[in-house]
Amino acid sequence: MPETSSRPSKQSVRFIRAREAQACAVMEDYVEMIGDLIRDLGEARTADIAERMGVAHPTATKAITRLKREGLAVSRPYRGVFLTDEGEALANRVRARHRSVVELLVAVGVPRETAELDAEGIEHHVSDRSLEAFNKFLANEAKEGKD
Amino acid sequence: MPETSSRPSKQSVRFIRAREAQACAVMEDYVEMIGDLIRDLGEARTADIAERMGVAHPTATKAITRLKREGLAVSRPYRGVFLTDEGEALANRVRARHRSVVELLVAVGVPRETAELDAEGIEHHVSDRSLEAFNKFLANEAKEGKD
DNA sequence: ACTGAAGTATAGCCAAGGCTAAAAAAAATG
DNA sequence: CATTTTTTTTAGCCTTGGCTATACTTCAGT
Ligand SMILES: [Mn+2]
Ligand SMILES: [Mn+2]
Ligand SMILES: [Mn+2]
Ligand SMILES: [Mn+2]
Repeated sequence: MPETSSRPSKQSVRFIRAREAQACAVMEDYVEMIGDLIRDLGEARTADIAERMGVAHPTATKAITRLKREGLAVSRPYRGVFLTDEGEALANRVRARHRSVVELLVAVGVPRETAELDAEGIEHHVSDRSLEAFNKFLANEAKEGKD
Repeated sequence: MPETSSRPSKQSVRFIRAREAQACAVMEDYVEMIGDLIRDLGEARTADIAERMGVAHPTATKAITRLKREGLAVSRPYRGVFLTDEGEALANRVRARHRSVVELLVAVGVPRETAELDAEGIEHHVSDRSLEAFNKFLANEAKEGKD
């Protein structure tokens, strides 16, 4: 019997990849948000994180626990949350990608308001290769624009 | 005391919307897939659905149960799965959106291979307004291309 | 018609990510 | 400095969407 093809089908690879990306999405959003709060307010408090993420406080606390477990953040009881170097690096990458996604959407004709909304979910599925293409496209737009 | 602003912040709206979109993602993928299988093979069997989705059989069975609960599919024990009219309509909408997303990515310079992968996650966060913009952009491209 | 293989369903486990309600700590106020 | 208010944590619940192992049907080959 010739090894009845138990290799994953072409399609299944797509879905598996999308699920993996989704699994990182929450982490990415929290890290970016915590970075923003520290920049804007000097510190990231649980209540502010929860409010801006649109979740109840305990939900934010749980997410922060996961962040700490993953080595992206640190905090001591009843004190604010801070990013590790790794967390900071991730936050910066995620923030840059977020901006590129919004700009690309706008560049292809999506109203800015809508772009801001859709980008929040889209960003997590934009691979490095796609991001590279987005940035190239935007750079080109800018050049064309000023002639 | 002046009603201490318990309105959701501007940002939280984005995240809440993204979470809502994500909640539909699995349903959308299954419905599209079942439609494909019926078109390709004449029927959608649990094993094939699972294989193509890249999950274990019981996971597919559970998803199908949810689909039935939502009125998108029907099936009787040990028989294949079929889409309701509503499910069929959703499948068609989702399939069209999926294609537009892939084409847009390709149009802005993403390698086709990569576009196929990224689109699987991106599609679920593309609103009607964005989709409209994508299609307009693609139509324009096509026109420009043939001069 | 039997029987073994293939396909399907069920039971029961897990982690993530939501929630509310209650307890505990910190901060603000008189 | 005592008390009240705010903030944070903890406990405990739920659904989704993964999994494995086991039981049950259906189907095909002899
Ligand atoms: Mn996001
Ligand atoms: Mn973001
Ligand atoms: Mn998809
Ligand atoms: Mn799809």
